[in-house]
Amino acid sequence: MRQRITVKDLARAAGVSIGTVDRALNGRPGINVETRQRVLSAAETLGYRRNKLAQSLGRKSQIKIGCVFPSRYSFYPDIEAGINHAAATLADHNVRVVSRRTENLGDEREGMFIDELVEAENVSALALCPSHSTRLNQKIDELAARGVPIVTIATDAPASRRLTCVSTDSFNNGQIAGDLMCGFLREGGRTVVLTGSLDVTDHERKVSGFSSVINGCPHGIEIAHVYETHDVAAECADAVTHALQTYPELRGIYVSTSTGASACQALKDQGRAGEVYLIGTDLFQQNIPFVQNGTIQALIFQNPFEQGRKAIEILYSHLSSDTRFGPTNFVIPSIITKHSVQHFRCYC
Amino acid sequence: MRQRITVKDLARAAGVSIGTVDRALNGRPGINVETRQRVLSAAETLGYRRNKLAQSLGRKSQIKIGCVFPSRYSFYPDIEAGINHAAATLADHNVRVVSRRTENLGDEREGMFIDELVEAENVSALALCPSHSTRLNQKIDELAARGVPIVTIATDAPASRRLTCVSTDSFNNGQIAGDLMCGFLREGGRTVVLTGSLDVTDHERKVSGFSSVINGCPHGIEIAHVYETHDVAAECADAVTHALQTYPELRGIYVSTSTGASACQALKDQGRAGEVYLIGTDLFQQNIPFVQNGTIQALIFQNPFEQGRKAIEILYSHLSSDTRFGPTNFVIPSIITKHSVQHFRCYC
DNA sequence: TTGAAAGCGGTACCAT
DNA sequence: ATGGTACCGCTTTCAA
Repeated sequence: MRQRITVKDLARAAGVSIGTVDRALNGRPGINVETRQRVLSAAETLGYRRNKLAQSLGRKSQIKIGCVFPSRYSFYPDIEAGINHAAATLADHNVRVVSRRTENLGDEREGMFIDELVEAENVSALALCPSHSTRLNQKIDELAARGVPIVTIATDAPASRRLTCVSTDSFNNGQIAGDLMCGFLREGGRTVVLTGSLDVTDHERKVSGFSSVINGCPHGIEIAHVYETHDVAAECADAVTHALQTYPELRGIYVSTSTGASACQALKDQGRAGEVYLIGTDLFQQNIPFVQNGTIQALIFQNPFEQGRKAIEILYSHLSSDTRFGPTNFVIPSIITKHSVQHFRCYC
Repeated sequence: MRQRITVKDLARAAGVSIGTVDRALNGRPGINVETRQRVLSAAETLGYRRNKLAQSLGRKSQIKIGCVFPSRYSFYPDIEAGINHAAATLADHNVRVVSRRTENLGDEREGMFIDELVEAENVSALALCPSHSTRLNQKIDELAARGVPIVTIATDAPASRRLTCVSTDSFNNGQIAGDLMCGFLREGGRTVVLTGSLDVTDHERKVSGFSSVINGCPHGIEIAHVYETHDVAAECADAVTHALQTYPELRGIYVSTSTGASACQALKDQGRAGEVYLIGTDLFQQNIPFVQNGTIQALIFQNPFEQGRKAIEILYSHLSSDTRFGPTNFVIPSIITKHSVQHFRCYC
């Protein structure tokens, strides 16, 4: 029966008190360099591993993590669900998660909410879905300097000093869509792409990933056009309609941003549903029927729930000082088909 | 600052000691029915929620969970990795996982190992990959009667009194493969299926799921033949070769059991790699190259790691008495393509 | 049947 | 710079 090494064992081994062991182990001030070294090497040789449960239980002050994200737009409700799930798991660990919802990605209260969480709520870490890739940089950097770690979710502020970004790999998302389209169009054919705006990094990367695979595909598939639809339903529908009329022989459509029902409806209205391959992105209540009736051949699902969950997990593990992760923290996208869609319930 | 309700609060509210509260809360003997009721209703009204951390930390005796599974065959190493991962996570919770490896699915030491774990190692729960769907029923039922909960992984003993089975939904696996094949063969065409043995429930269900989708597919796809290859590499290769020669116009192959390199190699040897659609099952070091070079169009991955992880998680949550799960506990299969295969590292 | 108290492995504060 | 000790919330003796 393998016995656990505890701080007491270390104290005995190093000939000090457990208070001192604690100082050494956690880099707290007020300890002699040599003493610290002695404790640390004892920990090393004895193979000490901190018990996270005891750590959480013994902590007097509770850890507060703040979150700011949009309330409705796109898949944010699913991110929120993931955050809440993590929060429930961490409740026993004396952690509390406080959230602020903005109306949409452009909401200028974003900065205000951040300040509020830090100043009033006194959170010791933040998870954000930044509405702009650079606008928050200064604020993020300031907070990072003050020792408030920040994780971005889904959207990023890559040039800031945020701890890491949790998201899917956009380019890879496009590649996977390309894999499928390439498989579907063995006989070659024309395709079009619908995206939000090529100025948005995430959108551009997806299109690039898709293009790279399509261009490397041996069956002579062509991308006839890339439509920018600005995430507006009407523009999506128009793009689909336009594509079908301009390229009557069109065989495939890749929708690289949230696939709304409007594009599907347009395809159906033109009598081409189930004939033109439609590969979409992300899952919503609205497009589930279109997956089930075969209008949407496949969806690349970015697992927003998992993204939210992971962000909180990362922040907590960072705060309890056992960090491990790079500058980006990718969540694996899932491919959804007619008979797998039921596994991926979503809240939006 | 929301304060946590603890046993002390309950003790005060019910006018008893915390020892009594513990007896009431955990159904321990030696407590008056009325007292128990008083405590329980106090817990109810105050909204008491047990702190799992404190529970683990306070537990004197460590919980031991035993596992028996094959060592090599198929994806068992990945299941084992998942089990070990869960074990590492639960280490802080004063839980220890003890494993016994059989040589293969037919190993008669399986029963012996189970006895050994229960009698000698004194485990309080078991996770098994039963080698036969009924042969272990009696033993499982006996142990269940003795209060040793058992979870089956990947393979099942459905008629036994096992707590639950963690696996993917075989029929659904086949359906998903069917979705893809149906998408690939828009122009119709002939396909064949390779499976282990139709006598094995799991294999039969996958074939059925695939067939159901193919038959419901509007493009007139035909399943020309179902080969039983008994999970023997040579038989797989022979089946592929035979199929290509018998049905020269063959357009698709669905391999519903672990897709070995042999089938891919046969396809390549016949000069049809990358032309005939090959949809396989599960990921192995050996077939990764074939996914990357386009011989395998897609894999239905049963996430063995997750299955192992989940089984242990379920057993632990059952032992610490907050159970929640049905007779089967499905893990969602993943669809793997050329550009997503790198996300799914495997150990076998 | 019930109560009191000693842990579990840490953290945090107060002495020294 | 160090030691000592009272927690955290629950489990588990041991008395009563």
